[in-house]
Amino acid sequence: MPISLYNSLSRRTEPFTPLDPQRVTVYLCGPTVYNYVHIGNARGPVVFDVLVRLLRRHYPRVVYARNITDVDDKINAAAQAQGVAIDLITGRFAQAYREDMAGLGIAVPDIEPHATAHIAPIVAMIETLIAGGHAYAAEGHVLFDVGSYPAYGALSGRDTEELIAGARVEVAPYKKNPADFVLWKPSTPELPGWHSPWGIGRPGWHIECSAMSAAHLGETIDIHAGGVDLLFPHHENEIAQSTCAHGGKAFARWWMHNGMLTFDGRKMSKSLGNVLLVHELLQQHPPEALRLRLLSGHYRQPLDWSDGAIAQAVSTLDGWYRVLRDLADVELPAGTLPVPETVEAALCDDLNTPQALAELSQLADQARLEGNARAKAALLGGGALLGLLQQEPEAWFRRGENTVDAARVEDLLLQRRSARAARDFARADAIRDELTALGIVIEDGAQGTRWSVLQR
RNA sequence: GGCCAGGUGGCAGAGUGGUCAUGCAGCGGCCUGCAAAGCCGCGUACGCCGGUUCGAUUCCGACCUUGGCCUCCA
Repeated sequence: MPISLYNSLSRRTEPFTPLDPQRVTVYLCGPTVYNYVHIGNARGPVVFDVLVRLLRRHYPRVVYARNITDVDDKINAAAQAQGVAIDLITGRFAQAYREDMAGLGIAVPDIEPHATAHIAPIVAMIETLIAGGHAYAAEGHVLFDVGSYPAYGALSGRDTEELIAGARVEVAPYKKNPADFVLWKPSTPELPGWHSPWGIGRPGWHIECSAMSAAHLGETIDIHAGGVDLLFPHHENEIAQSTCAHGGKAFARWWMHNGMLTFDGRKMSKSLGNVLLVHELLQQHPPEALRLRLLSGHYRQPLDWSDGAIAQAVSTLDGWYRVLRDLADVELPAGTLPVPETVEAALCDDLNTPQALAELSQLADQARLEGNARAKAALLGGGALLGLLQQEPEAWFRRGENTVDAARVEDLLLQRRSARAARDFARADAIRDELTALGIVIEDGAQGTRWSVLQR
């Protein structure tokens, strides 16, 4: 089944064809590690995790890189504010990031390059740009010369003159052109710095991604992904740097951008202060519900975050896991799980995850109705492609069980069973009320009574 | 001001020139000691105004409106 993906560069959905089907390359702009990430930051990683899962089904080898930016002025500021070493900050939050992403069911990328481990290729790339007349040194800085690259602005649909006219920032006096951006900047002794032909300094943000992408994936990659807020200037600058440093070779063949997560109707961002940290949400809600919510809208659309939306996701998962729990004794066929065509077709259509989830609901209905191994495997296989439904149903229903005295629950259920057998329904209902007070929900079924921990 | 996306039933959210999204919630019925779950059934949704068309939520134009980018940002 062919994959079609919307390409921000051409502004249309195109059949996806990798440069080398034996090695499909994907790069996602990762976090700057100076704090915990918020749930908006997790949308791209979740969405493109699904993309990579899909690609892996179609191609024997997919190399997926998601970087860690561990040199940045915000990191420096955080370290100074907290009075600790910079690498303490970056180490701590890079680890927190990995944990948060794992919590959301995101597979570990093949490569997780760190900017500070790529200073040599960054410097080399800057030297190449200077040699090619695309960059210049000025007052300890090295700047990219936007005027040297006529195609600048192709991705974001802007032209250089427009950028100058619309510039809202103060222009540094050493810039030839107001749109020129920093490749390298000087460091003072208390700031992180590396030796370079332009003195001790540190790289600018944009050049890191260009250099790391080239170092691990090659000069031309298949897909470069990130949030739409990075489209300009970050991705525009990456294109300029990489194209100019690689003799005009295309940098990324597909550019994919996920829409913003909104909260209170506005983009969730640290500068607006309306953020919800993944770290905390993972404590407050079933992680899988967070993932489901992030996949419940099309990745290019804005998605609003709210408690109600999370509650809906929890209810949906309740229904699906209920089906799987009822089929707990149905043996799966041997081998890998089949992926239902309907789910795959939805994802092949520019990663239409809402459609894929609708199909998953159909599969759940079928599994409930048919109750056989084939239907169960289809539901699980469809879920697997989306990174959902992979835990034991009992684990889903009894999450948070450590706060519950399971032995006491079982004891009460036994008492209730006796009461019901004696047709003492008043007593039985009293016991159920007692269980409800303990946060336990019960269901009488043909096979006996089940219990679940009440939804958080 | 420039560039770019949206406005779909109570909520979430796809999609399409002409019988159906889907989910959550709700309502009625069946089932159940009662619940829950399940099953059956139920909702005159597509911002506004024009245009094209036999027919538009879907195409075109204007308008209103929300948001994103133009500055660090996923």
